[in-house]
Amino acid sequence: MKKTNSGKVSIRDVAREVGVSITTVSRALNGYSDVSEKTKKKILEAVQRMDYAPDANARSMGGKPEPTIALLTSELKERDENGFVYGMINGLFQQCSAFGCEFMLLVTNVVKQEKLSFLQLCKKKNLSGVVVTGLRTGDPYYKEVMNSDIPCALIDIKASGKYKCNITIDNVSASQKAVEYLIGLGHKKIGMINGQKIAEVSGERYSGYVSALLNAKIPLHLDYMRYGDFVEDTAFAQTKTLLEKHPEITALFCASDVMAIGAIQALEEMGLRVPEDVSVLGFDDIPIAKYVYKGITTVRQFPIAMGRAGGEAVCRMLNGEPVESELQLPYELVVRGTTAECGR
Amino acid sequence: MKKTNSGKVSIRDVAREVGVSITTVSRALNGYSDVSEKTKKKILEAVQRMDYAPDANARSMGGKPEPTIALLTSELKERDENGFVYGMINGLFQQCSAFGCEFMLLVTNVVKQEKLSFLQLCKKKNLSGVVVTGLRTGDPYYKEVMNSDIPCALIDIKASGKYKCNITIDNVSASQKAVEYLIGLGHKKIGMINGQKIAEVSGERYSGYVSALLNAKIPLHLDYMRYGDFVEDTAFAQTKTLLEKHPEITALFCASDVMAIGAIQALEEMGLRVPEDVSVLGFDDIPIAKYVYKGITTVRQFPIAMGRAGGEAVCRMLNGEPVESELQLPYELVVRGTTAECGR
DNA sequence: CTGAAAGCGCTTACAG
DNA sequence: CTGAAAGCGCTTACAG
Repeated sequence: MKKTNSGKVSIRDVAREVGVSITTVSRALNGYSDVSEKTKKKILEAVQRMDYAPDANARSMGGKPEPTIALLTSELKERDENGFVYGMINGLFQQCSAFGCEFMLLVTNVVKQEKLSFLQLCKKKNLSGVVVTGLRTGDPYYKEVMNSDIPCALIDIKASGKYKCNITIDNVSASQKAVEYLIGLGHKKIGMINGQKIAEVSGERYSGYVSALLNAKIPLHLDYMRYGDFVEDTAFAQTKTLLEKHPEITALFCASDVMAIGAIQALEEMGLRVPEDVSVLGFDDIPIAKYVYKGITTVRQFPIAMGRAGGEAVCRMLNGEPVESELQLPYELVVRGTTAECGR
Repeated sequence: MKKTNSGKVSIRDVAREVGVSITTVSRALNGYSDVSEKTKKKILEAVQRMDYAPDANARSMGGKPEPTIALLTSELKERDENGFVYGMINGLFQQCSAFGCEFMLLVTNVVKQEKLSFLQLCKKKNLSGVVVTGLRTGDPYYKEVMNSDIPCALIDIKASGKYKCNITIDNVSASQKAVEYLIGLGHKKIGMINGQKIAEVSGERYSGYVSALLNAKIPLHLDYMRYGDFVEDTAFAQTKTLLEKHPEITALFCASDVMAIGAIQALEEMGLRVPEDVSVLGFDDIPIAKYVYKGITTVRQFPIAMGRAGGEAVCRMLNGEPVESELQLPYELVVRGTTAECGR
């Protein structure tokens, strides 16, 4: 691969065309005031005529790097069911545009993480900061991120360390509100289909569930909670075994809408009607939530806001502004058709 | 902003640490065979110990650019209803990984396009090729893309020119099949809610609609087609006026599922039952399609495959391999609950 | 207001 | 098997 300059016009070409030095072209393009209007105009014209644009890589090398913030996410799933990935891309992109920095999407997995450390990745890509999502506690990057001095916003990952900020919602109180709503409908035997055991949000959402019960003086039944792993099929199976064993349950709090869908299918297959026999309350408000089964009652999260907040936190850190180690975003209980007064 | 090297370890640091020249470090890292195993090992160890990784920008400058393919898309909408953007990101990403090149997401709009020409953008970002989607015929980039010598795959945009490839499905035959399915159910008075008038696919899908009618010797009624602009609300309104004027219509072919949803709402509001009174057939198979109204009968497209095919086409062009100017991907008629035998 | 020169962190002929 | 040197396309003190 010879370096024939590949026909690409460089700053040198523009300089030659106009008859000035590359220094002058560079300064004109960078908006320095010490270039005469006349030559500036000639340069700008030549730039347009020649379709020239400074190579961002070279600028970066030359000392004018464009700060770039990456969204680092785990392997992309076939479908973005909950719209979280798209939402966060969108939100971070917005924030980057507003702040004048570059956006980059980085997808990782364990194999990649073992090949290239987090720090190496940041150096390679020249990252100023990163918004992290979907990292598992066991992933190599998990610790590396925490131990790094790179400004990071972590979505739904407990943050600690220098330049780290955890973007989340108050999962405990959100779940508590949700379960309180069920209690308010007269339900007392309330089951829970939780996410993966290792996920931090699972612990938090279970805490909210427990609090709501305790506050209402409803005895806690440990066997009422099952792990659906955030997966429709697992939730389906768990719901079946749960309700076979505890047919007295009249309401189900699911830690995600995807699991709520699995749960509802299981209930229907068992001949139980939703919400007449069993109420089901989900979490996330995924795009399809309002369409399924006349609408799932759920706790809405705002993925775009998360992406935006993540970007904002990173920008603040880059500016040396103080950022709290945890940032809680709003959530919202959305009442739809899968919940109703307790009939039993 | 002083250039203090910002604590970043460079190839020089590694060379110093190991006691060799940067030339040797570079060659060891690039897998050249003419480095002794012993020094190579020492270098690799130092690299890990120091968390060094070559700056991609510098590599690019030095003569080893990583080819990068961008997904260029119009302004991101609040929600990716049809999952196309996510799907194409995913597909292109997969293809880039497989081909060993970098992925980049670029979002544009008219204002940006007027500021920076397509060629300038490509030079700035050092793009090897780009997969284009969502560009409107009137956008400044539309012509610039066609006139450029940059390898481009255009999703659902008629391609022409050097290194251009149009990725699409056979919209004519897909629509024809869809309408033939309605005809097979006994429908003869079939309306159509089309996309925007200026969109190329609108013309194609209308052609398929017309062909199906003609082949079945059903007279074409020009007033049976309305433009729903690919928008739910517009489709809603158009469906109302269409069915008020032509209550004899028993089936509706919609050029997108989003419009199908709008249409169904309009029908229900008019007291018409779907599919008993009016059958509705959509297009795309968006993620919610199978959940809404017991499932929308629709024509499935595969956005991931489109992204992948786009990336593949670009890679081929980069390799100097021949690529057809139009690549047609498969589609699939998915029969669900919004269509039924004609009852009138 | 303008230009020659150094430097950014790499890679790669070239010479040994 | 190894290193000194040139060059990639920029930016920015520095000197005029």
